[in-house]
Amino acid sequence: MLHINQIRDNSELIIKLLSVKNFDAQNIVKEILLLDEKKRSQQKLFDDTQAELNRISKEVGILFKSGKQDEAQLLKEKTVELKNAAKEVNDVLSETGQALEKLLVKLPNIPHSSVRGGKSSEDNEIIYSEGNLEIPKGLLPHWELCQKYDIIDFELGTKISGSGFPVYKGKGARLQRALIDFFIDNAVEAGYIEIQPPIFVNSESAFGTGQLPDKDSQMYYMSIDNLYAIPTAEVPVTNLYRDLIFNAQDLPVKNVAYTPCFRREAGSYGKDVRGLNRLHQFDKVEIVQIQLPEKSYETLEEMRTYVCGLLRLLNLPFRVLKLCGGDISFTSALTYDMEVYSKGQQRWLEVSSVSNFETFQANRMKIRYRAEANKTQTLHTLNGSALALPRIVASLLENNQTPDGIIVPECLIPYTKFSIIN
RNA sequence: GGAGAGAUGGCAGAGUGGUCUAUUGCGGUAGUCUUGAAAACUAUUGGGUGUAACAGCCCCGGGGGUUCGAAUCCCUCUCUCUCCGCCA
Repeated sequence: MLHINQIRDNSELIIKLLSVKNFDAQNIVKEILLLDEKKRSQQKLFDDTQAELNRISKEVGILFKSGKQDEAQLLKEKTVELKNAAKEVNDVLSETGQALEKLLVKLPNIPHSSVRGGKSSEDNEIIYSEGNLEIPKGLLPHWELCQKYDIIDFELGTKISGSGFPVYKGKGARLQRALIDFFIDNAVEAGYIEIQPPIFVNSESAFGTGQLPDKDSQMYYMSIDNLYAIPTAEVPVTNLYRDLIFNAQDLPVKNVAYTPCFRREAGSYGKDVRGLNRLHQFDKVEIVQIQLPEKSYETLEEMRTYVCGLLRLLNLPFRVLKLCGGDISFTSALTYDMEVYSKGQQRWLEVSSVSNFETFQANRMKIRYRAEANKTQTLHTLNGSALALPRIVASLLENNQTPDGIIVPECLIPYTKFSIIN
């Protein structure tokens, strides 16, 4: 979330920038500023009352010690009124604080100044593309290929769990494992430290990265233990650094993690979600960085380049989109989406999303570093998929299909130990 | 799941109702000494809020209570450790 000081100092600018995200912040910012002022004056009043109480209590102690019981008794009576006053002010104060907090978490992150306006994904800017888009005749969509070669069974998954929980079999299962290994190995080579985090998290963690409040309906929730199934490894991995104060020389933090991801995807349906296109459970390798504010955009570009490199190795036609204000997420300041072209369906599939959250998550999580003069300063968090498996698998199957079977890309053969699925 | 013990600053560890604005040690930082380093010595060293800067206020696992006054007493939750049970 945005820090109250940011809003206090730049309210007009924030309102203007949030309009790029099609968010009308006019009223909410006005209300926040009012509440902030109210809170601060109440805080001052409480502090002063408390200071007086502290002073008197100390005096009472001294009087008791020196045997002046009567004087102490007299002073004690004086505090009753003050105490009641303090309690009253404190109640009001915490009410104001809660109201303020409630509004603060409603404000989306400010988009980077280069982010253009726009209503929806239609308005995203294609900033790069490469690869062969020629479509041979008679290509099958991946769900038919999965059935043909018996590598992913959607109906069996429905029997066990429900729709959106596929069962991978034989070479299909092996391909999953190969991709995960391939992605992790590449990331480790690029300097990312591998992490295996928990896949269920508590509500503090879900709040830290911005899934809570409001987006709880997108997560699977186990009420008996009050835990959420993670929608992405971003949640546990970024939260590893919650409440930490770094030294500048220990930055950036670079982590990579493979986890299964769970998304309820409430409300989605139709042909767009067919096959592997959208699942309740899927595998993803995620890269996370924590970086100094002045270097975070450099890092974002580095991460984007890294992800493009993976797609190039897999020999998939892809393009890079810079998201417009209307499509960028609540928590992000700048996001690039990578899409691969899946020839059997003849459509682009999003396989990675790389974002800079600036201080938005770090404010919530209190991820800081010690800057000049020992002052603590909030860091920037970034993450990206590198990569999400199902749609990569979909396009690999569709794009590499031949009459003889599906050709495995060169770079994966050491991992799959086979070169064709037939 | 049962029984017991515990949670204090980066770490170790005192403090069980009144200058605690939390003893001490280690570690960190700066300085003295040294060609340099080590050692020794000296000083300094938590987070937040607030202020022009001070001051003030809050934080001894979280929340609540008792009291003029709580790290200290009470309630509650969470977590950790020990023993027993169960177990991949």
